[in-house]
Amino acid sequence: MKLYNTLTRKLTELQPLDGKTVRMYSCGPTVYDHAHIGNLSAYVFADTLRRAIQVAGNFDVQHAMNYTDVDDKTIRRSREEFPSDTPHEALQKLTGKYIQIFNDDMRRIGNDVGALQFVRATDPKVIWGMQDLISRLHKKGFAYIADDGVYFSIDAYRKAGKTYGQLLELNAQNTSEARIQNDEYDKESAHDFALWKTQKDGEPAWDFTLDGHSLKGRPGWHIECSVMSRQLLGQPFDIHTGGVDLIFPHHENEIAQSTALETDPMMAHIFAHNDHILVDGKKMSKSAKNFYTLDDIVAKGYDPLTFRIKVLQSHYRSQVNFTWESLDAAQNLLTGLRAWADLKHQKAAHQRGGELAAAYKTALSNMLDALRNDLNTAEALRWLAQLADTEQVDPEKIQSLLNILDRLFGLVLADRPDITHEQKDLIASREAARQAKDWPLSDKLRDQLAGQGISLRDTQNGPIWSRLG
RNA sequence: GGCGCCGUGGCGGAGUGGUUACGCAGAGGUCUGCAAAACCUUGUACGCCGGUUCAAUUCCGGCCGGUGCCUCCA
Repeated sequence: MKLYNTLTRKLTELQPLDGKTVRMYSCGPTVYDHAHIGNLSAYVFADTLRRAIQVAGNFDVQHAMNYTDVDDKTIRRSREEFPSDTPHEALQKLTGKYIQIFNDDMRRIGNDVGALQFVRATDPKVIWGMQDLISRLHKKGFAYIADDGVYFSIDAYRKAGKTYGQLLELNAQNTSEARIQNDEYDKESAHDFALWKTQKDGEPAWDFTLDGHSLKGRPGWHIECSVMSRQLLGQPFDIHTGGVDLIFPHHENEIAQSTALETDPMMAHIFAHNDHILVDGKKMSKSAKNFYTLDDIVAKGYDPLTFRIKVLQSHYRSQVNFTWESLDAAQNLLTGLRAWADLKHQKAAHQRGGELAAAYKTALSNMLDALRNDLNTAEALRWLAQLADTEQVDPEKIQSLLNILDRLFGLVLADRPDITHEQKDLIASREAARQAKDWPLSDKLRDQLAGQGISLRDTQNGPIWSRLG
């Protein structure tokens, strides 16, 4: 299986570093608000990548994701929403609430939450791990204490013969004016970043003593992922995922922290980044009024899995243009796939013999090839759409095929229930009326079924039902 | 200013140096009690200008447009 590696800007063959299990870390949400569809698309990518590695790549996967549950935004919102609580309690309440909402969103868009190991940045073990790493970095001269916290010294890192700029080369020419002129912090160098921030008024804080200084405060953003990934997966691990916005500085800084004290310069073998969603061709922003959450999509009557299809219909490394019209297309495709899956319940649609079974085999093999090719989900979905564009299914083979498709795409096609006996009786009665050429009764029964969300079409083998919408 | 990515038919969106992507929507037809589905047919697609080539949407250069990163945003 090949995957584009931001580190090398090349397609890289995926081989588990330990020979059997692909260890994967996905930068998770900052849990201070509802995730927007851009956030969610990143998690559809991570989820689909894991599925592809397991099913198409045939490797075991250990997949970890963090919740960033302490930072400026979570703290600010927690004080707004829970002003009468202590800072720690308020933070707990806020982040607990949004973790719940996030997990619900994940499930609704078909991401397998159960396949993920989650960890919170404020987990005591993580806090301890961060303090330990900061202490060791400080001891070796990679960190220094300033007025408002502890900073990582990029200069020291470079002097140790290490490369800062593995993902994005930084130099005087491409450093923004704002950054150079930013002397708000007591930093030795413009690119140095905070490992630890000392407490400000009303902020939750953890005790921390470093080199005799009492530095009660909270962790910086980047150190969280360095410690969590290592605690859960070890180092180096195989794949680090995230949105393109995280390439710099977040992932660059993670690499620096994680490798400063190591002889191995590698934090993760492959960094895989998904590009952003555009809405009507524009960057999504609240001020442009093109900013959506999953609830907005559901409120317009779309199935959440429609969004998943929409994301999978394009390549993860290209900008997806989200439009309501394209979501309509995705919804219709989803309805079609479900109607196809429902054919397994209907004798009128069954076709035995090797023809369909062979087609299943070919289509599946094409899908797996597409996914092995840098996760070309658009290509894979094309084969799926073609496969499902039929009135017939092989009753012997369809279920196992649906099971595999669900493992691959998460579109929940495999366990769709049959219609009720009452509905089947209605269909039979209507067919009898139709045979008797009693068109008024026949149409009345058809309308009755339509009222229950069941539409019928008459074929040479008898009526076939499908669910509306 | 620096470093990138992208520009494909009504919409979305793959891909390729010379042959139909695909999905959705549209038009005409066959079929049908009606309907739906199915099937058949159909729409001068590759931002603009040059260059390389027997041949470019596909490679190269320029231009125009979109978009991203360059301090905490997926």
